[in-house]
Amino acid sequence: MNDFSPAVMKTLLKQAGLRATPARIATLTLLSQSSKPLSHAEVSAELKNLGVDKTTVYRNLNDLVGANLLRRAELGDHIWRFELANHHDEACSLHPHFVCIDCGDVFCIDEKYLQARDFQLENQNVTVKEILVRGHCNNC
Amino acid sequence: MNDFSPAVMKTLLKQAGLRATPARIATLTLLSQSSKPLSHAEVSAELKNLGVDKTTVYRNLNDLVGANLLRRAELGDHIWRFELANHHDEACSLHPHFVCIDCGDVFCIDEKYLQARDFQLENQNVTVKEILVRGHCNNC
DNA sequence: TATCCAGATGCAATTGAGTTGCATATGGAC
DNA sequence: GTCCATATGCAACTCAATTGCATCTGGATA
Repeated sequence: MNDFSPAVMKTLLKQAGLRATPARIATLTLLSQSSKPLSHAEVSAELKNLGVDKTTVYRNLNDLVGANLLRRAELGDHIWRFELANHHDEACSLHPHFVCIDCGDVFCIDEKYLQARDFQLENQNVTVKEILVRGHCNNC
Repeated sequence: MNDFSPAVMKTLLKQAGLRATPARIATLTLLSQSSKPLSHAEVSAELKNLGVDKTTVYRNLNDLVGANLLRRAELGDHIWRFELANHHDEACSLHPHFVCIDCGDVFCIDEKYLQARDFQLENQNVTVKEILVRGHCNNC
């Protein structure tokens, strides 16, 4: 992951219309230094030292997802995990993504493998916004 | 989905080494008649009429998954959903699911629209466990 | 730099999916 | 029909996640 300075975090937060509080800067810093997505509980445990309440962590994680600074991933064990949202992803939001159930790594899938077009469902068109494939990657 | 008779359900259960109890037969029958995967809560609500406790439903659904009679799907909303695992055609048991972003409704997608087979990623094979399509359904 | 308030936080209580313990009931092998 | 391993019902419990509310504070403004 990318390792940003607190100053950069502060700027990112303000650009998103959120206050740059110590809890939020610490959350972003922690996730920027992690090699894998972290759960609510894991982030809470880390920020407890700083006196940050777990409710605040929950709310901040959700707010940061809403501001597109974080991405929320479900890896198959019914625990939300959070990671920095790569802005690179926005440009490629239309093609399918692969999420590894084990390590949480996300890969882009070439469209030649899976068409991301709208299709019919019960004789009616539906609008496709995201195609997600979950499974085990080769490192796991 | 396939609509099996109670007698067939009974045979399937016995073959799996499980007792053919009314609750289990009712569970399989319900899922065989559903066009989409159902949650614990939805199955419980249906079987309540028969006097089946929700704990029993939970345990049976999990046992039936263990016996490969059902498949458990996590569709991104932290609710397990269950559907018949089609033994006769392994290749067609891993079909994609559609989840409506607005109403949360879930549909099964015919494989002719989206192939759910393993594929290559960065020149290596990955194992596909779930294919999930998100978008807006026609009612929303 | 002091003031002020919408937005952020801490704490406690609550929700809801899913699990576990245990006493009782029953499927099905004999 | 008898018997017992398995299945069930009921209650209590776990744990992720949310909500309500009083208090605090970042940062815009004067």
